[in-house]
Amino acid sequence: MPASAALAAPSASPSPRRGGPDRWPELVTAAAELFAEKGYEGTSLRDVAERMGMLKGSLYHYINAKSDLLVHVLREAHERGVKSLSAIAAGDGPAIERLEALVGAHARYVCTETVFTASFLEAHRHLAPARAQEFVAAERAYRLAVEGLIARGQAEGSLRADLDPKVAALCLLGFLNSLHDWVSPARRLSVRRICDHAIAIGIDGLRSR
Amino acid sequence: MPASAALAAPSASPSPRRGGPDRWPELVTAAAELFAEKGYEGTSLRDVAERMGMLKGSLYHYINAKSDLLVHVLREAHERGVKSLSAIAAGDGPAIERLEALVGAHARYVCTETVFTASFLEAHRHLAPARAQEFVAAERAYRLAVEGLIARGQAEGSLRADLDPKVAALCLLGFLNSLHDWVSPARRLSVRRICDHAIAIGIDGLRSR
DNA sequence: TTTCGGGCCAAACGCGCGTTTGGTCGAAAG
DNA sequence: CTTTCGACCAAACGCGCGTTTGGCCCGAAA
Repeated sequence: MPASAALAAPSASPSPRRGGPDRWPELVTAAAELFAEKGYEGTSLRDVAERMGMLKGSLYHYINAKSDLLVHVLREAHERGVKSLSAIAAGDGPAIERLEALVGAHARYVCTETVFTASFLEAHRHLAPARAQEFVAAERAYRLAVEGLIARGQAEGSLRADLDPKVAALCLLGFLNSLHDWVSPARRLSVRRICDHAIAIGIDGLRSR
Repeated sequence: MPASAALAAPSASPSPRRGGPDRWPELVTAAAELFAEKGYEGTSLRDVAERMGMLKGSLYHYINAKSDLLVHVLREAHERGVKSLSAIAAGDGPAIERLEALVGAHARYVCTETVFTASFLEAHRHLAPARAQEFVAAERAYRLAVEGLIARGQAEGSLRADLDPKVAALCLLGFLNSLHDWVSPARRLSVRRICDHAIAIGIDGLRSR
């Protein structure tokens, strides 16, 4: 993946030949946290550098531009979440059971990895189309998987057939992602309980009667 | 409302004594459109002025600060939508019927008034807490109304009783607002059909069996 | 012991932002 | 006809941003 390698950490991650600090993972985490707190545009490189205990100019030994941080945060988010979710969607067994597992896992991810989820929503706006393409494609593939799962559930008779699979998938994923807007402040609710509600509302609305 | 009057247009709206242009409504609309397109921080006053056919400094005859534009856009959004929605929630009749009407109206609003809906989501981040309070309170009141409607539906036996009304209300409203993220680009779908899906997924997941 | 280079500092750069100031012009008011 | 005043122009302000440059320091390599 040449395009990806060009974006990697200039020397830390690919060649940690010496036992140096290699604070690259720390950088991505710090950026993710700040992006989640204050948004991408609301976060200055001075903020990031301050959290790392260095000056903003020093960050350019790890990145070539601020947007590199966003790209790597999104990669991390994708690595942690979307991959395992896609695996569930691509599994076998009755479609409705896979869909139920998928909704639960997706809800759990959004409620748990709140920091990395946050960047996904506003990412497309702040990334040049060429750099966003990578994530748009992944998101689209995931959506198509859910769409196929819904269509299969309809064919199996477990899901109501009067809904358009595409629209239903968009509704379902939009709903699951919207959990992020209110779960983190209201931490009194257990993640388990939120997932139960998500499955109830998300799945039972699709189920045939 | 003294605090509100202090934020009103300095002289155009409250005292159009002469038959001047009075481009205040045009300004709010232009700001709303740009905020929806590029976000609040992504929109510069130069952008707004350009759409009005004037220079950015001239805007200060209508506003005292950029954030005034956001406040007035949010007021307009509230005026157009939340008021009528709250009226539906406060009506009479079976709770489930009111809830169904509410979901349909909310979905229709989000799909139709896309420009004004957009600012609501990112507003709290860019507004000082004191200025956001007005909208946070309105949003909270609306949420509580939905919450009460769900609780009443449970008491009437039309809605399943194993869900927490508060969590269910948060899920439902989050879902409805999330429609905004994808309805505008995919304009091929009729608003009517999207509302049908929203009601199906949003309501039928709550309905008792 | 010298060399080398990664990791960071210190200082500056240009730019666009929100905001301010003072002035111009034309139409309504007297 | 003169005055008044709102609507807008023209130009500048300070600031913080992302980014660049040059150099220092110190541990590992030779």
